[in-house]
Amino acid sequence: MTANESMKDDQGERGDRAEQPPFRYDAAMAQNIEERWQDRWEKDGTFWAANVKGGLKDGKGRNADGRTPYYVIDMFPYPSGKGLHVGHPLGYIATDVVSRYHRMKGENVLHAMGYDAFGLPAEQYAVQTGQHPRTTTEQNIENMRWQLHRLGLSFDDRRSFATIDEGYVRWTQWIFSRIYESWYDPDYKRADGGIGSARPISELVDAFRRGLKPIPGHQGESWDDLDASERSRILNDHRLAYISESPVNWCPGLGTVLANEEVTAEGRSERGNYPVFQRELKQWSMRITAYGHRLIEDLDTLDWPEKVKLMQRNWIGESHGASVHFTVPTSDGDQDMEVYTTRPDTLFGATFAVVSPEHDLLSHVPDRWPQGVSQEWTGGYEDPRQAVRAYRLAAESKTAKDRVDEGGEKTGLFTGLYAINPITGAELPVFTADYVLMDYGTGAIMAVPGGDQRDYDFADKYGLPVIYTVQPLPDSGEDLEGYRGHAPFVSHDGVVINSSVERTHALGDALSLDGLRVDQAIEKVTAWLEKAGVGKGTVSYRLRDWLFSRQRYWGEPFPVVYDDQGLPHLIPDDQLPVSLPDVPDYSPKTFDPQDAESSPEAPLSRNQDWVDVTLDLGDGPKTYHRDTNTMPNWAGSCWYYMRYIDPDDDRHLVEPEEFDYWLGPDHNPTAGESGGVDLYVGGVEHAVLHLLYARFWHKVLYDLGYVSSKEPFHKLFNQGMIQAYAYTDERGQYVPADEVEEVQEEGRAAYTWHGEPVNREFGKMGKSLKNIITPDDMYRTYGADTFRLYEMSMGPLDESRPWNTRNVIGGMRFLQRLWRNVIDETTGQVRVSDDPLDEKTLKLLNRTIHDVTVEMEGMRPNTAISKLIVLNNHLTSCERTPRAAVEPLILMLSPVAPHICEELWSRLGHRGSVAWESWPTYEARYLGEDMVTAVVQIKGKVRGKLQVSPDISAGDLRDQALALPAIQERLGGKEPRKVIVKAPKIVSIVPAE
RNA sequence: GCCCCGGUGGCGAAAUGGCAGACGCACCGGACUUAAAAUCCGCCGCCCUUACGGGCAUGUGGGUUCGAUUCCCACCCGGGGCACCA
Repeated sequence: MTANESMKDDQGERGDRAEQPPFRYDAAMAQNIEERWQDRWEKDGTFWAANVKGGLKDGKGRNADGRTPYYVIDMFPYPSGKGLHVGHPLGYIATDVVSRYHRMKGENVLHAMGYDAFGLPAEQYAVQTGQHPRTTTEQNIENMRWQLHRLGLSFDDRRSFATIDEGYVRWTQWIFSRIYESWYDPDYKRADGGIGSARPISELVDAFRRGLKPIPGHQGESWDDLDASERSRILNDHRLAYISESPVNWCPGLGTVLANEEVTAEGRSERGNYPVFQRELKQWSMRITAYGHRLIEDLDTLDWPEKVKLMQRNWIGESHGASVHFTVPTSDGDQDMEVYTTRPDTLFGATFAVVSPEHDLLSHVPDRWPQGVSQEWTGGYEDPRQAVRAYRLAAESKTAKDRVDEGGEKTGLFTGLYAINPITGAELPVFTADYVLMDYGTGAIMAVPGGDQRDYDFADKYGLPVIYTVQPLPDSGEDLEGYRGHAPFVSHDGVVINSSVERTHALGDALSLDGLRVDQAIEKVTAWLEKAGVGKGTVSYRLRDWLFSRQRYWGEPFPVVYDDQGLPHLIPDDQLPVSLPDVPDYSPKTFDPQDAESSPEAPLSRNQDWVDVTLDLGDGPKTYHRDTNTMPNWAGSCWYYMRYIDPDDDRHLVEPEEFDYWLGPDHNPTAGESGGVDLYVGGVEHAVLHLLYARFWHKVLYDLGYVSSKEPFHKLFNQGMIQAYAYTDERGQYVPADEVEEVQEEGRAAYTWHGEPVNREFGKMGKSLKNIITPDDMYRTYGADTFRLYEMSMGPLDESRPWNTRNVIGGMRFLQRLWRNVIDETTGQVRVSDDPLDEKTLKLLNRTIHDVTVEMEGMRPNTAISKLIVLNNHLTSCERTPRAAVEPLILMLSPVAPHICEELWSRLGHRGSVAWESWPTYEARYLGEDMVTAVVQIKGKVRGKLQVSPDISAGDLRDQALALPAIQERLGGKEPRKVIVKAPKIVSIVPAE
């Protein structure tokens, strides 16, 4: 016997059909039934959902009126060239079961599937096969469409589309244009009561023009007197989609820049695992940080796994603190150095300051070292300018991984500058060190070695003083001596000490924090900073703005051109989409993965005829050149979920009335205040990528009034991963899993391949692991219904579990038994009885309907299926199967195994599709039992059982229990100390000592 | 290092304070068959016992409770997330 059950054996058995009854449900019959019903569903439009109006109003005789809308979709797939394995469809089957169940409950179910077709995998596959990405992508979509069709998924196929479709790209670019034309007004009062909103940039221009808002850097000047490039620059600083020249993640191995979310903790690309370097490059970004707070706050309105909410909260990383201004005297005059701290209460303990190697202050370093500075601080450089330049260069060439690899070992150099503490007036030496990051906070910190581990490490290495300004609480059993000399005191649970001055440097008043608890001290000092005008309470985010451009061919072009001054202009909406040009070579220009000095080259720049374009943007025809970047493939997935409402709508992104009907707040009883998709199923790997970006875009569209719901996805469900065994030989090479045999060795399982012992490991399914099993294998050997049934019955949907082909047969047998209960295997005739149900069957049927309904509501198809099997097993024992029981059974099974259920339903004489039948209902009066088993326990152990009426009184049950001979014997004639009765189930006796 | 999730028969699992192991796989036994397959019936956590019955058992140790797989504390193991974020 092989470990992964040999398919060959099975086929052999089935191939020998001479002895088999002619009307047995087997793989061949399953295929026949399945393909027949799939064609019929397609022809009849069985799964068409009904819009409120327009071209998709026709839901095959069932319009939207009076039916509750229910919107259920999967995270749509990349049509990669690799094809599917049995793990991929798990979520699709689950949403299909849910869709079919809700349809049977009478709801108007929108269930559709699209294809996320731009992006690296599609492009890489095209490069490998030497074909145009559009050719390979369209082939892959066709292939995937067929594989999904064969599963019998109940999609409304009129609503399918791919992100590469011209009609879709047009609206993706249109959304970009809206975001580009917006800014975030943090003070705007929204209609929903919240503060802060995206607003058209025209409103900002208007405010500048009318003097309602000071123009940054040009106070008191007139907007119209500024030159075009200055106006463009100022607006760029406000736009939600903007161009910036700042350190970005440059990945030479892939030849493109990447978003933070696409870079691993090791500082490598998530795709391809190449090194990533920080390079100063001119790129597009999206101002997602403006939404940091709302993205955290609105998580509370969502029905999502806590784990994913937590991952988003951590990723956004909202922290509350204060910004504090330090004055830094330089030869160019006094400079302002703003630092961010979550612990302004420790200002008295600051003994130095650190700025990141990219910080502006470094352009003001002096040309010689102060007297008596140690070699350690100067790094041996002649003067501070040299030191700073060298350090900055070194930091640039390091990957994030290199920084972390130094194991927390801090490096840094003195800048020759001193910063003045606004409270104490103390002069703090300013260092530059790469443990301070330019893009968090202000890129500068006050260092408090007495209260921060990193600052302590740095102080320790460079011989800087340590002042403790917080000590443990009196009742903590600790004191400061336990820390002094080897560790900082970092806890918030402490009392402030050593923090008093008679005259503060900035305000002159006395200030003392001594004796306050940390949280009180933070409050007091923050108020002082604000009054003195040297700081204020601030919120910081770990989240960075979203780097939005890529140097790739296979993505959406930006709808942007540049004029002869290099100023950006949007392509007018009526000229969208901007289509991809033909280029001589669409493969990315990649570099030596270690070559940090290389620079990106966009494939779109290779077609000069496309890049140079003559347009009339309102001031006559002029020559412009196009932006040659493309959008990341997250762009297409940011809004596809709303396009299923009408993918052919060429007048709207989404028609507002239809949006309200399908996705608006309160569109159905479970929608919740934030609205959105009723059930969204996909892998947890998108917790902070796709799901965060999509929420961000959705909120911008909400602010601008294009959609009525605050959130895109109300309920999120993460399906588990299907795992598999893989086998390696002595050299560590993978061997084909389906050729491995299981043998018993000293009573334990061992594995061999062609007689050689092999080692078993457990993990993913993958081609390189030689353990792939495809849906096609399953269709061939068992049929789609059995495959669906097995995937739904193998365990809870949200848990990962191993695939085991051997177990699939159980589902097949269940379907065969059901088939046999309805159809005579030798004659092919229906063999059900129309007699009324006997008492036992009636009760079991009602109990089953009740239980299965509860399990379906809770998305637990595994337990629902087990209860259906119990009912079917009971029907098998009946001489002739009663129609009144088997029909509801078929209806309840139909969401999981729709083809066989359609077939049986029609053979039982019904005309319409089982998909539109009503879900069975039970009668409460049949749920009760005549007699139930009551358990008698002594000290929690079962010592006797009683058959009693379910409505027996507690007293009667107690008396009967105590009268049992076995109980009498154990009690030894003594009165029990205590008797707990929970009629009619339990009597629990505590005996006397 | 910090945070989250999980650990139940030979295997996938069920039970979320009340008879641990529903349902399925595998194994074993029986019926049918010349025989096998298929099908149907039965057995199926471990230990002691011919049996009746008893003891042990949900990663380990403790606690709460009449009663704990379920709640609490500590630890072990496995999986995932984050990781110089001031």
